[in-house]
Amino acid sequence: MELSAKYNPSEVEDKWYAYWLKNRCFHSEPDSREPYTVVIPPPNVTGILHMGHVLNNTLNDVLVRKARMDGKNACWVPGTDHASIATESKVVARLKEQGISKEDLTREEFLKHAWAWKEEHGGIILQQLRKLGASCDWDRTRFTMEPELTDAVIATFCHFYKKGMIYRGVRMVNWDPVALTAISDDEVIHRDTQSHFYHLRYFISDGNGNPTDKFLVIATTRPETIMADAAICVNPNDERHHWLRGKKVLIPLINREIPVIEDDYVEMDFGTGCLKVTPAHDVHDYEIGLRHNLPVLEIMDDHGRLNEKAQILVGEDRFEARKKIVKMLEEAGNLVKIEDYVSPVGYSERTDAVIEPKLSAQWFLKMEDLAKMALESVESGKIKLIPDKYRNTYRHWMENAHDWCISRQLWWGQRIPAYYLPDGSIVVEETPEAALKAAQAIDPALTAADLRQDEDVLDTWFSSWLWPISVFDPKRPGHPDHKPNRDLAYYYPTNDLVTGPDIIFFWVARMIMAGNEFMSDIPFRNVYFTGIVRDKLGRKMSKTLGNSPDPLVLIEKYGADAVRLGMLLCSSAGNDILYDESQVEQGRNFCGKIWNSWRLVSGWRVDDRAEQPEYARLAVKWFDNLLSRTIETVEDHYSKFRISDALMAIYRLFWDDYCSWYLELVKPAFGMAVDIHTYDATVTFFEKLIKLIHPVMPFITEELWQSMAERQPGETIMFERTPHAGPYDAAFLDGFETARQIIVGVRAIRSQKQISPKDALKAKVEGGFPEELMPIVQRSANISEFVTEVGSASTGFIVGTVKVTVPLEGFVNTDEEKTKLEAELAYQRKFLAGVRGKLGNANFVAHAPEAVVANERKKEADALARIETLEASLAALK
RNA sequence: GGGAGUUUAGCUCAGUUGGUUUAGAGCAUCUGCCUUACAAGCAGAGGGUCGGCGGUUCGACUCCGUCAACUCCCACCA
Repeated sequence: MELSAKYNPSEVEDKWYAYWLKNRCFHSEPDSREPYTVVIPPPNVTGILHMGHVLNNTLNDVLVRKARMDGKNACWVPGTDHASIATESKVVARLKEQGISKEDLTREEFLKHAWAWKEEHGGIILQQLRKLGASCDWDRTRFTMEPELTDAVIATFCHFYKKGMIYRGVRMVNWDPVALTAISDDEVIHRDTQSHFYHLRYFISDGNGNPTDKFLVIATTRPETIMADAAICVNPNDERHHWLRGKKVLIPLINREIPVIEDDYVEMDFGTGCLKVTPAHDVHDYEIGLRHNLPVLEIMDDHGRLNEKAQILVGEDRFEARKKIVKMLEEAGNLVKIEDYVSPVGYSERTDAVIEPKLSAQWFLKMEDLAKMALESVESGKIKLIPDKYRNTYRHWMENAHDWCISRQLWWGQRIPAYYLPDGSIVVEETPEAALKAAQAIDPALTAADLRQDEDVLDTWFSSWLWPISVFDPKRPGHPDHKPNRDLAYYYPTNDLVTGPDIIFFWVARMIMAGNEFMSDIPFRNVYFTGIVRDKLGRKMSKTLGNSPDPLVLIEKYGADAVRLGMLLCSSAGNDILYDESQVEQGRNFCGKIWNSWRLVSGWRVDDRAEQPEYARLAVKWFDNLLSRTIETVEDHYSKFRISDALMAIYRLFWDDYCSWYLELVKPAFGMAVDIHTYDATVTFFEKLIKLIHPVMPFITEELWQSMAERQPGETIMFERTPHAGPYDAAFLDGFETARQIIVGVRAIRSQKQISPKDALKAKVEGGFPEELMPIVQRSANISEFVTEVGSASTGFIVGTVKVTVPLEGFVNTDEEKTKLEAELAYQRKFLAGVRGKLGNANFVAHAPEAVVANERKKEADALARIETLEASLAALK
């Protein structure tokens, strides 16, 4: 088959992906083979492909395709995540564009809009993954909010509730006043923010609610919350404030009387040493309030506006209120001074709103036991984290795990299956019917209308932590007694998980917990953490910076194989990767190299009666050995998840060894035919090479594999076996390496002395060089003959124990040449002195391993030989 | 403030229990080549006192201490 002059990725890629789909090449069913299972980290259902996905899914696909070619039953389960906060906020934003406010809709109406949005935009990302070549089993595509998986989530909640591990508590939560939901600690980003420190004067009460002329000064960044103050707190050891004991002070502007209390929490040297305690609006103040039985007065509504309990500035937004109250305080004479102050402020990860600490009734899952077991799974080595350094991070997190706030004040998600009875008691059941039955056990007169289901939905991670189980058997989570179905029994536990370190606690740790709870087994054996993709200046990719390339545009421009290779080239595990388009260019160039090398070989005219030249026989022998040795190296790299190293070994084997050396050695002269033995070997090598490359570059390798021979319909390189590493002759490879260096050396001399490549040289090679490799040197270095005597003007070099001398009669000699040789001679003498110093050290000879000492002696001999050659060359120049 | 990590060529990184390395690779740079597979290429070359200082050792990129810079995570002082 004739190849086009240039490789055209876009044609090839669509063709072969369609072919793979048509032949169901990605589909897996349990059988007698060993399974290799991975589940995709489910992207947001409404998300679009970004560079992070490209990195992650390329790595995943390489592992899956490699396993498939190793003869395993590979199954990669794809799917998407409903991502409650992200998706809901997108839907709300779109409704807003249409002039619809979420608050005007009923829950059912809103969900109808949300599902419509999901149908419209959902799964785009899965289509985009196909462009990348992802070999997911699309028949198994799952969605975390599909009915079966929703049932699994509900059952899980009931399971933990009945086990007593879920409780409802009033807690200070991080309230997002824009998204109108509580978010977890981990979703809050603290940023240093320029603000002010307001020093406020609180007058001491005379006991009847009237101010005296005595006062204290507190410092606060949030003057708008003073109306919620419950006390002033000082450190009991702070003598400056002892006079305040038992006193009461008046809140400025509203003149409400509050006590002065003492607590160790207050630091004497910070601010004024007096702290206003506002239990409803600050986490620490809340805890102080608990210790001192202080009343909790909430003066802010869900939107962050002051409510009627504030008495003043009712209805004002918190930041507006701050500006206004400062003015009022100033006018009232309570403002002492304002300092500039930089303080850390919590922002919502999703909406970037300033987080408001807020008391709220939430559902919690106890973490203590779950975390202990999850820590064990990693500490014992049952689960390996790659790179290993994440074990420290993991341990630290697991030992300090807080209870998990699992409720979210949203509508998009799994609604909490808790039902409130008129008397305030709660029943938790998987279905409304079961809940009614349970309620009637308490009060037989109750009807369905009397039950009110909790309004909140569950945290998205509360569904994704079941992912490795529920994608195979959604009945199992929540029902540890349910017998695993065939898929779950066969595919679980999965083998590898590829994900980012940012969700080690959100997702990875929790999957381990769910695995322990519902399977009594780990969910995966290895977790491979990718780095974060950054631009070449080291900045995070972000929409606002505009530094994030669109992967689809890149694929269009360079081809999917090039994008995949470019991504992998710079991705050692766990390190952030600095993406640069030049890496993708490198990938494209490699595609071109592969393509052209086959154009060369496929265009050869074959003479099946010609003898195989000796140099070709040697070249074939060499590459065959080298291939085996490299495959061994590559396998070793893969086994340690050193994907970029494996890739680099293959890349260099193909480019440097196969193309630059092997093909150059065996390629016939223009117009000549190649003998059949060499041709067959060359084709076999090529086929093995593209099989090695296939996991990384699936499209071009499929195209070439299909075109190099007649293939049956449905046949694919995907199901070919990884080339096997046979035994190899290391000594022969070393010998060839020496030959290669001689050739390089002769070429260098030719280049330095400006001797045309067409002019054949004479040379003298002596030493431990295997004579049988002479034909290689002769052919490749264009050496006409090997002489026994060299003429008066000559130059040379040493490769290991081999000495090469090249006569230079007739070629230019200059003083420059002399200077160079003298410099080199001086260097070698200095080096020799160093080595001899070492060998003269009795301690070195006594303590160092024999091999090391032998190596030093070899260095000594080499240096001596080099000096000898240099001196001879120098003498010849004179 | 607490914890973890990083620091090796212009850039991105290897360097596997201290000695088979006169510290390697890819990219980039420079020089010479349009040589009939490939200029997205070929043939060469240059470039590093392995962050600083100190210690252990016959020997340190490797181990210890210390300092510095950067990154991430956790907590956060009203």
